[in-house]
Amino acid sequence: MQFTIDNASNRPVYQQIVDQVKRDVALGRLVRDDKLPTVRRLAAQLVINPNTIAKAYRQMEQEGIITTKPGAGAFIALLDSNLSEIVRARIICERLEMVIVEAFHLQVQKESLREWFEKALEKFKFSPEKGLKNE
Amino acid sequence: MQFTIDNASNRPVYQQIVDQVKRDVALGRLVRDDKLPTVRRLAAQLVINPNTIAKAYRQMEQEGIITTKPGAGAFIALLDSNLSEIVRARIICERLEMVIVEAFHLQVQKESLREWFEKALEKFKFSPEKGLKNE
Amino acid sequence: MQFTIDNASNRPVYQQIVDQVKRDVALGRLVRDDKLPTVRRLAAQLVINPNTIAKAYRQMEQEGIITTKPGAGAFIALLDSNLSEIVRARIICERLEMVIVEAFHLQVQKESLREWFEKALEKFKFSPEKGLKNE
Amino acid sequence: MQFTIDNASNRPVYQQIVDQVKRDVALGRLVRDDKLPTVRRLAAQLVINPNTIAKAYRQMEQEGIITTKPGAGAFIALLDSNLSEIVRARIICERLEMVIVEAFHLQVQKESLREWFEKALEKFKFSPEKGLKNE
DNA sequence: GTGGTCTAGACCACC
DNA sequence: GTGGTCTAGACCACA
Repeated sequence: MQFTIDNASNRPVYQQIVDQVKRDVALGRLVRDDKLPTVRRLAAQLVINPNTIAKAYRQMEQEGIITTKPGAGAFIALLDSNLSEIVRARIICERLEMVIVEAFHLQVQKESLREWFEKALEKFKFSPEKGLKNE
Repeated sequence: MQFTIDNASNRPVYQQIVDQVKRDVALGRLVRDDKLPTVRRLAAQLVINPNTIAKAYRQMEQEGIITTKPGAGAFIALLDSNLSEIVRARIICERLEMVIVEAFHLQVQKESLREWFEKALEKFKFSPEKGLKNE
Repeated sequence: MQFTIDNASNRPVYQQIVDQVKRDVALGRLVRDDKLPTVRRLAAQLVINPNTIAKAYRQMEQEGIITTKPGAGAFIALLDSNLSEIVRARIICERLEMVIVEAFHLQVQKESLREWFEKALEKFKFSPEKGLKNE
Repeated sequence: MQFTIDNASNRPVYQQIVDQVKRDVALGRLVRDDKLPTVRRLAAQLVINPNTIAKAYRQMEQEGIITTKPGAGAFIALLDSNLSEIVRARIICERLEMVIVEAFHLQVQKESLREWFEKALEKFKFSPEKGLKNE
C-alpha cells in the first residue's frame, strides 16, 4: 500500500491516511485480513510524527475498518456497519446534496454531474446487490 | 430565510450559515438580488456574535455567492464561477468519490446510491443545459 | 522576512501583510515551502493583534499563496491559479487601465510610463515563457 | 456621459463615479469645460442617494479633476498636477508593481502582460511628449 | 444603520 | 506550540 500525504491540503494528515485506507478498501486493493504497516514504520516512511499515524489507526479501529491485535499489527476488518438503514441513508443523502449544491455553484451542468457520478461509481467494488435481479 | 445552527456539529457556525445560503440558492429559494438579513439582525436572531456572521458573509463574498455593500447590506449575486473547467471537475469528482467511498463503508448498495443521487439531483434548480438535446 | 506596517495607510493592516508576502514571492525572495513566521510571533514583532495576522494568513490561503497547517505553521505554496484564463485577463487588464488613467491625470508622459513599467517588470522573477522562442 | 454602477463590485459607488469620469477624461471623451450632470439629476438617473453623488463630486474637485461653480454646475478642469515629479513617479511605480505582482500570482506570462499594457496604453489620449522627437 | 477592521482574550483540533 | 473558531466590544467608511 502506497500512502501519499499532500501537505498543501487543508485536510489533517491523520485524516488523509484514513481516507486512503478507506478508498483502497472500496477499490478492492485492500481486502479483509490484509496487514497494514506498523505505526513506527509508516511514520518513518512518511516522515511524520508517529502520534499522527497512531491517531489515524485509532480512528479507523473506531470506525470498524481495521482491527489492531497488540503485538501483531493492524489488519483490515470485515465490513459491518452497525448503523440503522435510516441513519445511513440520512448521512449519505446529506453528503450527496452538499456535493450537488457545490456543483451547482460551480455551474456544473446536471449532465456532467451525472456522468462523473457514474464514472466514479464504476471505480469501486460494490458487492453484488442482495435481492436485486441484476447489477 | 430561516437559519438553524447546530452547536453540536463539528462544522463551524459560520460554515453552517454559508452552507444554508448556498443550499437555498441551489433550491431556488433565494435568487439574484435577494437581500440577506443584516449582520446584526441575524446575529441577534441566532444568538451568535456578529463577527461570526460577518465571517460567513465575507466567505460567501469571496466565493462569489453574495455581494456586500457597506451601508446597503448583503445581496445574492449573479452566479458566475471564476474557476477553470478543469479545477471545477477535479473538485466535484473528488468529492463525489469521497461520498461513494463513505457509502461503500456504510454498506450502501450501488442501486440505493444511484436512486438517492437522482432524487437529490431533482431537488435543485439547475439551469437548462446549454447545447444538449435532452435534459 | 522583514515586515513593515504603515498605520497611516488606508490599506488595512492585514492587507499590507498579504501585499508584502505576495511581493516577496514575486521577487523570488520567498520560494515554495518557505516557512512564514508563526501568527503569534509575527503579532508580537509587529505589535499587532494575532487575529489580524491570522486574517492575513487566511486570506493568503484562500488565494492559494500559502498553505497553513495547524500544529505545523504556514508555508509558501506552489503557485497554481485556479482562475480561468478569461477572468485572469480581465482582472489584470482592468487594473492596468486604472493605473494608466491615474498616470494620465498625474500628467505622466507615456514614455515615462513605459519605462517604469519595463523597469518594474524586470524586478520580478517570472518563469520562462512556455512555447515562446525568445524571452 | 453615460454612467454605469456595478452593484456587484466592492468598489464604493462614489468611487466608481470618480473612476468613470477620470477614465473618460483620459479617453478624450470629456474635455476641459465640459459640463457634468447636476448632482440631483445624476442621482435620479442612477437611482442613488444624492449624498453619494455629492461625495464623488467633492472628491473630484479635491483631486483637481473638476471645478464646481455654485449655481452653474460642475465642469471638467484643466489638468494640472501640483505633485512633484518624484512623488508622481513613486505613486505610479508602486501601483505598477502591485499590478505586476498580482499578474505574477495569477501566472500571467510576462509577454501577455506587456501586450496588455501596450494595448491599454493605446486607448488613452496622452498629450504629445514634450522634448521627445517621436511618439 | 450597513458592513469592515481591529483589539483582547478564551477554547479547541492538530502535530 | 501551531493555526482556527468564537465572543465581546470599539471605531470607521459607506449610503
